[in-house]
Amino acid sequence: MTDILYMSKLYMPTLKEDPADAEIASHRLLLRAAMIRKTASGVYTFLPLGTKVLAKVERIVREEMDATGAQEIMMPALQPAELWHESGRWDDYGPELMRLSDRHDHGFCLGPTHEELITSLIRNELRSYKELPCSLYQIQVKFRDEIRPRFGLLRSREFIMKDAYSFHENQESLQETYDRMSVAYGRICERCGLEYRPVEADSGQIGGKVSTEFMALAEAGEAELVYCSCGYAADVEAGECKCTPTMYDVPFEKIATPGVHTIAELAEFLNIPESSTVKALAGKDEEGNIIALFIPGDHELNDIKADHGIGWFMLLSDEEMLEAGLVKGSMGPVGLPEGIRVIGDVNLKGLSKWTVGANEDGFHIVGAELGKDFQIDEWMDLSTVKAGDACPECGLPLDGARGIEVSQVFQLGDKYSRTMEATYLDVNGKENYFIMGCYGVGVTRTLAAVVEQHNDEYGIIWPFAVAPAHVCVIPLTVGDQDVFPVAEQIAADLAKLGLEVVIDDRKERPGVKFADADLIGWPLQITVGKRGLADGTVELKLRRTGEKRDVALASLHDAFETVCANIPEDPAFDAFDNLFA
RNA sequence: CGGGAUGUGGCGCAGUUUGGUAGCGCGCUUGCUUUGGGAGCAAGAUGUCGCAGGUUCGAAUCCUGUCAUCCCGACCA
Repeated sequence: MTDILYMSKLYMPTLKEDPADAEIASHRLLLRAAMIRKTASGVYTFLPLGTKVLAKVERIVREEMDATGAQEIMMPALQPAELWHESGRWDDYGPELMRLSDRHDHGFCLGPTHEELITSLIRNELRSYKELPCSLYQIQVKFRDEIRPRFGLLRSREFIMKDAYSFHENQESLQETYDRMSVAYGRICERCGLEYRPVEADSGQIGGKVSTEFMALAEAGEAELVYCSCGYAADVEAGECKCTPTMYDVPFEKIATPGVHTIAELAEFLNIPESSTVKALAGKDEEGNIIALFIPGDHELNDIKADHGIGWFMLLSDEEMLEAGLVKGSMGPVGLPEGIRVIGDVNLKGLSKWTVGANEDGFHIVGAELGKDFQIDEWMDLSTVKAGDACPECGLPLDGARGIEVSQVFQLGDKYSRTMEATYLDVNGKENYFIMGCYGVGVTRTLAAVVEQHNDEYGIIWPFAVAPAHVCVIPLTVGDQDVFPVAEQIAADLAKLGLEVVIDDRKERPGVKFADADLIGWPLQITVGKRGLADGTVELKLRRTGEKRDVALASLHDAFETVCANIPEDPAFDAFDNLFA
């Protein structure tokens, strides 16, 4: 039996009005429902109710991690700079890394992630192939000095993350663990009641090649994804772009286009779709060599792809373009200055006539023939995929959506084991670098994503599995000797059945209690009032649907006994549904 | 970092244009009445108006600086 929570003793200062600086639903409602409070920009305190939810999410994460065979550990948030120098990330990570010094002027950082620590931990003591594979995880606070913290818990500077790391002899073993982790991550989303999609992802600053993100679908999400009915889905940062530019089939001609500098203006000027134009971009590689990129006019450059494809890539500033003899707004492949590396988007390979800039302000060229009027040195996938492009798997048009990246799995390979000299002895007694994987769940972000997906005009609608408590019993008149003891009895009875029960014993008016109950979002409310008791009933209200039902006091125990017996192992939502069937 | 905006009791805001020493709603405290969807009456408490300078007889209000917070953008051709 769990303890009954008395609301009169609970620190839960709910807010009647929307906080001025909260925009999106999760941020607004978590503040109003007394789950969190802001301490500084991107830094939050969890109040008792929020802490309860956090503990539930953590428990789900922990159970799923343990089920994969990973073992829980706890590493420090404070990390010595020397490990980050070893991996090279002290310089590579940039200003997002929270750096500090101790009194002896030794460098430290507050960990944004823990690859360096875990690698240094195991490199001398995980020595034999016989001990592999090995997976370790922790649930811990992370620090990232975000360029712009926003949206409450969705992008904060201090947050809770579950991070796991696995060590393997070979790719096959890594793949096996990676797959198992992916399954666990899907289950974590499901158990938290999240509608989500696993998507192909870029591995960003963590490194490695193969990566999958788990996106909670939400309009407030900062990530864009494309997906297909065949099951394919990708983050637009990583997704392959397959589109078919439409050819503007006219003879070669240089035409005056006064005042035309953007693709939109060019398309309008010629009265052709943007997909019939070719966009030109000027950049440079690490040595400063000038590169011209050409992509379909209706697409955007994907700088991550350019970076990967070229090795290192940066767009030129206006001054650099001038210096290189390039004309901003009128760049094209015909008559480019000598010595420029010319790369075309693969989707343009089949386009025989291009509509492009003429490398002269106020002029464009139509009908420029590929291979005749100009040459392209190399072809690369450079464009950012968007809705309507062809699915790389099945060819059907892709749909677009926005999402919150709640978790991500990576195959790191030997990136860290190599730079940090972490090796084991294989069956032949030969030293090898570990093959590594790493796996992160944004715990606080998951919590926010749940609220983002489950709320209405009255407040939060917690899924059963992560609710701060399952049932709220609301005695309408606390002082009344007929009403309150009945409510307490019901609460005790339900608690005995294993439900988490909170009783609103505050000396508040009914309206206040109902409003707070809806705002906080307990899955089920049981209202106990004189009116109902007069004919022996109490009112049950399912928060998710708003459905209300009077139930005879006498049959309450049996009804809940049935419910509790039928609660599925991982109930996201439907635990109380059959009370209303 | 660029652009926009805001800092006034715990919360939400007005007052700033046109300087005269701070106000409203909610919340809080006490009492009485009320009690099935954010009660009524009465009496109270709480603010060096973000901070620091300056102008002025006098500054929440004008000027300068600074800090904090929020929104938009930060790979565009």
